[in-house]
Amino acid sequence: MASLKDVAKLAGVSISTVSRAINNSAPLDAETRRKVDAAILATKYRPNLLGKGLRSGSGYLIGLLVPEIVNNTFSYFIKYIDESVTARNYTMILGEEKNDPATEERFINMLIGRNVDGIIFSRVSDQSRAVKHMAEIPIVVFDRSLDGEDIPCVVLDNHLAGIMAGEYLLSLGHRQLGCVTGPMNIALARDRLKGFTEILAKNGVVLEKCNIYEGDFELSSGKLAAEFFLDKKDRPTAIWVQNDIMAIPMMSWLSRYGVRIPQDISVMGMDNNELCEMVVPLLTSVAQPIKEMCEAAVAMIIKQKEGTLRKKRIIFKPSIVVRESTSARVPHG
Amino acid sequence: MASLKDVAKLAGVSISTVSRAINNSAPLDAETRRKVDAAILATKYRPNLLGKGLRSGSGYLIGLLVPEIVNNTFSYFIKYIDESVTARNYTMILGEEKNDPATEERFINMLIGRNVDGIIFSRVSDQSRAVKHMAEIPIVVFDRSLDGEDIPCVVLDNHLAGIMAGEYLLSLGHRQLGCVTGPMNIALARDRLKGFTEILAKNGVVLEKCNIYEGDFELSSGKLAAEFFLDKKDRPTAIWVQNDIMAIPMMSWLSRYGVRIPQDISVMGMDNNELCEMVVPLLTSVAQPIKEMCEAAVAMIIKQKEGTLRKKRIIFKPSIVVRESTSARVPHG
DNA sequence: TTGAAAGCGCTAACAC
DNA sequence: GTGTTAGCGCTTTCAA
Repeated sequence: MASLKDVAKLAGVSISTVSRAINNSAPLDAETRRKVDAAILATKYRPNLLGKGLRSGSGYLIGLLVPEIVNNTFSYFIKYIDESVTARNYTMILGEEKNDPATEERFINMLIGRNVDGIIFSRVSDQSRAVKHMAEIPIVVFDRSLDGEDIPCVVLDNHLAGIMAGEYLLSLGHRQLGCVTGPMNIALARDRLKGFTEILAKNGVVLEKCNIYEGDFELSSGKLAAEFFLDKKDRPTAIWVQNDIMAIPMMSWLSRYGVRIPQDISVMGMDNNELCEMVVPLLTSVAQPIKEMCEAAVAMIIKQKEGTLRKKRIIFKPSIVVRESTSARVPHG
Repeated sequence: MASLKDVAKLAGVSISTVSRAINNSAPLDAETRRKVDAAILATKYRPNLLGKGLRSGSGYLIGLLVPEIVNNTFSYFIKYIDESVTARNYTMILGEEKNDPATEERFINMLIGRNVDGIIFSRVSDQSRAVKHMAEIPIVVFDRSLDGEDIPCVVLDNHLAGIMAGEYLLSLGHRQLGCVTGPMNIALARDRLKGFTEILAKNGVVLEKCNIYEGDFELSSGKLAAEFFLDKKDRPTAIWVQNDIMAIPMMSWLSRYGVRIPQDISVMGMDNNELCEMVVPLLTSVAQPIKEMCEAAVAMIIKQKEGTLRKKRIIFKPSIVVRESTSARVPHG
């Protein structure tokens, strides 16, 4: 590997001149620049990021912690955050939380040891203590708000998502509603349910406790939720499932037992997962602007590093994508 | 951040003594060790991986290049390779190929600039030229074999996968068979088809050209494949789909148009994706030992670094997981 | 406009 | 068993 030294020797200048040429950090004689450029090409010079990072105190690194790697939603976080990080000439380092504080701590220590420039904590669990005492480096909490904390975060307005889902199902004439939620110890699941319940109440509709099933945002919850509703004599005519990953197997399982969707039960999901277009019937879903949210999170890290961060909390709005799994309520006859 | 210097000062010893204590690289007086340990705790010392990497020439880094991040199969590669890399005290850096040679090259240059210890190229496209001239650092080609090249690789016996799928469907009495393949410019898709075709031929069954649909391993191919078969008057009684991600929407789409699975058509997938357990009917699939394959790939990188690599090509065997989407052929009548 | 030199944190060769 | 020192590749201050 060629180093600045090699380039400098070949170009007949000092290493500081080469450094300046590469970083445009000082005016340079045109002829000198030409010689340096030629030498860089000839030696196939590639900057050593370790030397650079050691000297500058910045490893040109941004860490991303996700609860799980194998999960369609988090895959999108990983993809878009990586794209945004790479576009800014930084490198993303991925870590999986696995609900294990020790794993999380090792990951953070490793990042700090690499002079990381900031860490994005996506959907961290409430127990994550790491987030709270890390004044040293810029952090952003992603897709999860920490009430009362003064930590920068990027979130969806999940309360509004619940309202929009409720409003839409009400507009179709449904009055007997059900909901499959995420884990109640996760704030975004509580917020979604709160918005959903409130808009129903405002319209004189009660969301019965017995029509709420608490899932875990994973595939297997969909099957269990279907069994939960199949066991009832008096089923809701429409169910909002707080993510598509649970909604899809729930639909399969309901139809396995003769429930027609949407004729018997309308099903609405959330996330606007690409699978929505691949199942029968096509799944109506609440969409999040994930790409924009990811870019905002990366931008917040950079701004903190530069000391130019103004808004500490960025809130995005959901939208609804109507497909085939929801329809107007058919009155019991 | 505390450095070796800080620890040394507090413990009243030299920095090399501290270094030796941390790395156990030389015998140490018990009393000295005690003092150093206490100082490490007191200063909250964390090793700086940039200093270490710069000095030692090893960044304690392993790169992983995947074609796509949002893809269930590759998510497993990412997860298991990360686990294996982390367990060995290295850090994984993830890159997305996107079928773009320039992106690939930037990724590789960045890794080299960080003194990477090796790169795992998973399922790289045939065009990837990067793989071919990288004698400088250890590499492993994962889930893809490069014929005639002398590059270390970890692969599934995809030819055998085709044979096993064919044997299984034949054993159920099917004689009119179909296949949905991956892109024919990807060797593993060709190998699977070759094995499938050969075992049928060996049993006196011809796989008709008109019953082969070339997909792209993505969700949307499943829908298109279903339409392809629906358009036929004389449909196969069993179809092997070369991955589950295509098989699942294909099943949905076939059933949408009244085709019963498995009564009318048996469907068999590949990858043993967790979705197999979440769809109706449960999907029969060819399974790959992905975790073991990932561990083998990481081990191969380390062995190359240590100069102890013996076997250059590790081949894993698939297995079959029978579920509900396949059944004995019902004779026409 | 350019060069010399210090130092980021670490390891290892050498000396004692 | 321990300390001194050089140097990995880079940026940046200071001088010229």
